[in-house]
Amino acid sequence: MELTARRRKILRAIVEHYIETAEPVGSKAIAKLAGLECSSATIRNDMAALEKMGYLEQPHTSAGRIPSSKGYRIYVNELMEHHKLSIQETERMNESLQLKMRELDRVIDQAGKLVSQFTNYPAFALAEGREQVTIVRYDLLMVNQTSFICVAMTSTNVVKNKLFHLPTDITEPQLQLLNALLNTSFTGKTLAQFSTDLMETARKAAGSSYGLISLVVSFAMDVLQDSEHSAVHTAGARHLLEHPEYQDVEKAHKLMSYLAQDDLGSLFPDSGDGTRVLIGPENVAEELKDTSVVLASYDIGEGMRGVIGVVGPTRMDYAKITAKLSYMADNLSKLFGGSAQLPERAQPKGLKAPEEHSQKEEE
Amino acid sequence: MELTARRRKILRAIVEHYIETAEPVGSKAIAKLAGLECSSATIRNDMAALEKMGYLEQPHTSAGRIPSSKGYRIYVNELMEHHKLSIQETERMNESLQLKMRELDRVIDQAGKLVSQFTNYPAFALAEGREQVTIVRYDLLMVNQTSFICVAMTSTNVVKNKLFHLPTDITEPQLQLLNALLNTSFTGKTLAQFSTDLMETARKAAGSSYGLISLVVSFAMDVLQDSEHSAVHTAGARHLLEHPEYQDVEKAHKLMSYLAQDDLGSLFPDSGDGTRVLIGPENVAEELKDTSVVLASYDIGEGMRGVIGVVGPTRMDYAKITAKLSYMADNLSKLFGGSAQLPERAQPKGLKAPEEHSQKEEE
DNA sequence: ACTTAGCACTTAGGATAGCTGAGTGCTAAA
DNA sequence: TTTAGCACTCAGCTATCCTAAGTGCTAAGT
Repeated sequence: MELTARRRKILRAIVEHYIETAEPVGSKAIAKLAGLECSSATIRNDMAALEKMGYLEQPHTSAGRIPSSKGYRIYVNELMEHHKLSIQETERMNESLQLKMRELDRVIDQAGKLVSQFTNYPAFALAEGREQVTIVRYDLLMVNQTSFICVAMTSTNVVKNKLFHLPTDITEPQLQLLNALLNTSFTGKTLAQFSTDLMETARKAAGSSYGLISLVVSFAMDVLQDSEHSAVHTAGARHLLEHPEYQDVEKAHKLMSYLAQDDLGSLFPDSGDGTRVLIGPENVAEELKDTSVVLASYDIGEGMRGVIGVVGPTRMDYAKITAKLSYMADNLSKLFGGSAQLPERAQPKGLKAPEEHSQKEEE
Repeated sequence: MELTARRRKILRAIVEHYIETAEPVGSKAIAKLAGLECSSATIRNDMAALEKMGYLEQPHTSAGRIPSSKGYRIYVNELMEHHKLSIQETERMNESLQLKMRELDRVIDQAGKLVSQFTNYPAFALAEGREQVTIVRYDLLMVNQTSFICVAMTSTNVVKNKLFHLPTDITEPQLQLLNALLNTSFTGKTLAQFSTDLMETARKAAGSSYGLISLVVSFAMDVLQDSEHSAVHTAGARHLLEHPEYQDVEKAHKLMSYLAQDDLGSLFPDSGDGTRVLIGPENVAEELKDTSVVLASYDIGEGMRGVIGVVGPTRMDYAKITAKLSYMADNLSKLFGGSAQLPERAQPKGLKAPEEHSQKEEE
């Protein structure tokens, strides 16, 4: 049975009406809508056909129809008109992205919060491809005889540091030797490339400073591990309660608990550029079988990609959400500027900086 | 009307029974309880008296009694028996605190999450007294002609850094001059002490490097600001839904939204050492008038204190919660070890470190 | 062959009434 | 002062009815 133009129109109208009202849609309501010049009886026939084809469902005999996940799918793929964001919306989003930002993790966390805030759905944010990160530079700074700071800069231009306290004294020359050794042997290696072999080589070169070097290397590995550990940041789970499908506390609680786990990162397939929609049973996780997920990804640079997304009932305003997410993702891409450097507000506040030095800065 | 021993016993029994079951407690249920050798009629009389005194309330004529906030108060102050944590509980908590920890903010965040996890209530964590933090040391590291890293160490031994990119070239001597200037003029100052006067002095001393210095100073101020900005970390709001008093979605959502704001820090009075309980209307915030808050604070060192706490219905297991919180706070105190240094797992994982250097380390 | 009007049929969910049982307050006796 | 007994109250459960929205089908119209 082919999908006539009218039936497509009807299906679209039903989906949009249902998205708005959350109530099963009857034939009369559709008939009254502009653009459709036929009676409710005609609509009824078409609705019956659409149901037979699997695009609609009927909660019970005497109720209207609601879209099935197949119905939502065709809506998203073919029927949906792309939403244009209003100027206010884009302005609000732009403003929020002007925030003072520092570490990669904080940016990602913040991105999740903003997405949730702008969509009124629970949101999550994560970064992928972190296994490629290496350390490109070490600096050791002497603090006093028994302590020093190690500063390590990663290939993503993130700089991390750590203060070390030692039980024995160290000297400046010792530290310099160590520094040189680190920079020659332990740069440009991914976490996977740190091996016992590497340590053997280092042991020979370092001699008596071996203990020291293993401390620092262990820190370096922590930095990489930290960077690799792609935690998922979730935010705004409470927004679930705003939607009628989660008036059931039990249901809401289940989903919230699921979202609170932190190993959901693997669940969402990489969406390339642009947005992706996973409707109900298209989700692999059992817990998400009757929810939808909308994803967008953006370029962080240095082989890494960020992913932002929202979770909600299948009855979701896909048009609006995809528009918002993709706008957000675009801006995040711009924010990262292709060079893996995190932009930051340049002007010092409180004291004024001379013009000629106001500049992009990173941490 | 004085509070006889029996009435105290009855009150305590009612509170504990209600805490457990969340249902109004009747005279018969109490009479059956061990330790009370009298009939339900006697209990009824006493209950009526306790109600008149304001310790109990009656939801409606033919129901049992529930404790009023005054009732909870006297329970917490005088009647409650202090809960002893089981070995499993303390072990679980100890284990969780062994986590690899880095920055102060992360520790605090993590503390909040753990508290929520162990109590099954929404929890929050924050740090107080951050206005006293100063920068004790600067190091500038040249990366190339147009960029350098600034490393700043605070009085709380937190080390922060930032990568600067400049539009013009700089030289090593320039950087060293700058470095010296920073360390003489801009150390030991709280954020409030950074002033335009200070900048004037610096301008004279720095000469042509003034632009540069203002960039770095602005970073230093950001660090202090960041440190001062005592964000409240909240976690586990979803746990509200587990309690019968929040089966009402509207109510749960309201409270969750309130907890999601980030300016609740000021709401909770400093509790000195030990724990503090705020019952229902004792809370200043309108939104918390029918919830209780349990707080514990711990020493971070350097004039800072951390606060952890949970929020929940007034019907809360105060004995258990205060026990858990105070145990947690004690351990956090120990963790910070009085010297404002964040301990961290000493053993590198993957590569073994020699014994003689395994040591406390901080960032 | 498609569309439409009419009509009988279905059913969720709201309103109403009645019932039950837990719990109370009061009285009077121990 | 305590206790037994008893009449009274009332939330909340159950059963029943009713309504309104929506359907599917049939038959007539285009």
